[in-house]
Amino acid sequence: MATTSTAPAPLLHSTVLDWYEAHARDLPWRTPDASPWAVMVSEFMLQQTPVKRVLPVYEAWLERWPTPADLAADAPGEAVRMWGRLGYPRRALRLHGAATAITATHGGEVPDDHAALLALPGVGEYTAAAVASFAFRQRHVVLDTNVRRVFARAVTGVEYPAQATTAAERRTATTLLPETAETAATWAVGVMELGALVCTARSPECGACPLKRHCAWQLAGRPPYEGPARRGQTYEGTDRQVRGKLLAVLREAHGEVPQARLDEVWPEPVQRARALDGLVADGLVEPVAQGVYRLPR
DNA sequence: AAGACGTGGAA
DNA sequence: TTTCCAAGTCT
Repeated sequence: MATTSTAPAPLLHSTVLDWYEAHARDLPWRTPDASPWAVMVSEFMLQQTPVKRVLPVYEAWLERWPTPADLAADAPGEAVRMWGRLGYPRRALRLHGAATAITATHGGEVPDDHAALLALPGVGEYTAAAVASFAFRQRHVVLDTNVRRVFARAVTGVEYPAQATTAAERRTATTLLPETAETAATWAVGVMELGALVCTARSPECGACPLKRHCAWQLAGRPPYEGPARRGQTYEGTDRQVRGKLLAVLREAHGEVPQARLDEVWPEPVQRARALDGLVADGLVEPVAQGVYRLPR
């Protein structure tokens, strides 16, 4: 089953590559001196988190832990504390776990092999491909939310991609991937950047898009999204909110925290206890003694 | 395979 | 004010 036909791949390639060269943001993890570790740190932090909020934490993180071994030598709780308010603090724990694994089994060097990357905690399909592509200039399909949206529009002609990645999307991305590794790597980050800056979720700037004459969605008159409602998760009153409040107390208090301090953040005792138990189960919080907690050592 | 998992800024 | 969304991963 063919999708809407598009311009020949080489034309799309040069169109995106030229646009990227002219419009790419200067981000620290894209500079030539950014190490594979720096790229990996940025990828962990950028999971579900905007660039602007990542930047200051990224800088502080790499200054403190310039190599995986530096991080591995420190307590996981320090990683959680340094993570600050980036959100999804399990990522900090997993990044510490990845650093530990890299130090223990890869000689302290971030592996350049996709499978080895995928085996690290916190590294899924996207992050493995991103690190292999961006840090090691390999040829991989890099499918993140930006790329999926650009392809949904430009190739398939719909405003938004499906909720979960489909085989058809992988096929499209594979077909469009340039043959040469170096070109493929720049293409990957270029399509991502296009999705981040122009082909955005809310209000795309189609007038400024280099693909406007090729884009199936544009050519179809930008029909509105028709699929099932994309559920927005409520946050107020959830365990996630309580976990966030509890962990904020632990982060800001250097050292041990008595139960009473934690009890102040949420009035409902059952949910509060459940949230704290969850944090302990996740390894984000460590019970020291009866009614005393701290970040993990 | 649907749901859990933080946080804050923009519309 | 409410809703949506931001370079996902794990179970």
